[in-house]
Amino acid sequence: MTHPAPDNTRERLLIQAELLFSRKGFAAVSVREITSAADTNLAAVNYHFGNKMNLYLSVFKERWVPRAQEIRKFFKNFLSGKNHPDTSDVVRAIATAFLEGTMTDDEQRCQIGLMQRELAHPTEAISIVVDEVLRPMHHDIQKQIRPSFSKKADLEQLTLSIFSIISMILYFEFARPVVSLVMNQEFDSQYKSRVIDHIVSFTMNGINGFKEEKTI
Amino acid sequence: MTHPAPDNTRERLLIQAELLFSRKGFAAVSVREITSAADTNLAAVNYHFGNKMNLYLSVFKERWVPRAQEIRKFFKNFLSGKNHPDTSDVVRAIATAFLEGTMTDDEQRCQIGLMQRELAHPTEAISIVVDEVLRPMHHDIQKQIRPSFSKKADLEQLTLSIFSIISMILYFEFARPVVSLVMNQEFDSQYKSRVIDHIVSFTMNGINGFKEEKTI
DNA sequence: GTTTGTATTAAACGATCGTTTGAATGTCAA
DNA sequence: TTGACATTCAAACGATCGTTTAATACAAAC
Repeated sequence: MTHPAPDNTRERLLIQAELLFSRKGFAAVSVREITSAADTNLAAVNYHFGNKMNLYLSVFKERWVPRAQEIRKFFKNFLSGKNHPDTSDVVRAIATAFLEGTMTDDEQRCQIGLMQRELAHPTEAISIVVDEVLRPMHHDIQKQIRPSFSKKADLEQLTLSIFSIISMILYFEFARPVVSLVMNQEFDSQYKSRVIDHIVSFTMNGINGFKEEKTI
Repeated sequence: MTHPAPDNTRERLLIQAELLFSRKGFAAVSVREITSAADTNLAAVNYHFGNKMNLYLSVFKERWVPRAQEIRKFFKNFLSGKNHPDTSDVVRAIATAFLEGTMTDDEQRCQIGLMQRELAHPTEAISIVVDEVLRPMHHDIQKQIRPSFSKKADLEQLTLSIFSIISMILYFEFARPVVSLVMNQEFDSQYKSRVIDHIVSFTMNGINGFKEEKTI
């Protein structure tokens, strides 16, 4: 067989690299740190991925995107039960998919951390983030939420509203240590579900407010 | 005179360091990069600030905090005209102070970029950010906006609402390149004021929604 | 003019960075 | 057993990192 068997080392490298990159960012993580965490040799990164940046991109291609697709799937399944989901259903679906989906807490932090860092300081991976996830999800959400909006002129308002929802989700996850610090409350699962409730209520009111403004 | 004259090199270092740190983060910027941008010698950082981290902290102490205080001042002045500002006034004051205050566009990006990076990856500077700005501003906002809330039980909801406002402001500024990319629209001043309008409307509806929920 | 102290400079320090090398493994097919 | 190939490993590469040093330039004080 010319093709290699499913490679254990390669997988361990991806896992540890993802974790470290999401916590510290690309520049702050060394190859030695990754290979040490993956319990393998220094040269393993260059053997399996060519170089450090390619490892970073592979993390997005082989781990980040698949999980993002699970988030999308969760979002769709969440709404599949209802044939006419209202705005609050959609928003709750988004928030829950991101913050309480099928992922563990560490996986969520990892996923959102990597996304946030790419939004803040784009590398080549930004095209993956935007093309494979942001645009499609934006389209999904738009499609689901649009009935709550009346006029065509509201399209920009709709887009901005979606960004607002995303921003809250990312912020509560990303700035978690500081949010806990300011609110003097630890970020446990119970608190997380309260955050989700808040985002849903806050957003729903916001969007319904727009609707009332236009129709009344 | 024993005290040195107002030091030009020191000031140039602070300015360039602030700019580079806000764009790339602490780890991704080298001392040589800073001293080169400040048009001075490599050893200048260690002479004037001791080491790289101390330069980073000095950026927060000597440039970030003073500008944050100007933002706070702007926020207060914005509301000083009205003796009974309503919710939308307060929210507009926050958004305007952050996004259209007395600072230039570059200064805003700088200021918010540094803050975002500290929220995401706290260093020693996080105590400065929280103690000198986040807590006091949070208190200011709470004081101004509280009349819109009725029961004591809503205090957490109020706090979460403030976080939501901050999150939107930070997101639209921080993820500016991606927002432009997804919305296919450049982030000019006209667009920025539309974003402010959106945040104000969105937030006001959200908070008023809470009020209606509780009182009706 | 000499002294004193600050500021700047070129050069080098050891450490760590990403990457490369070549030999030593292990694993199958022939 | 042999050969071919994939994988791992220790070691080293040149480059760059933050930091230090010693020499120099410069100004004001005496």
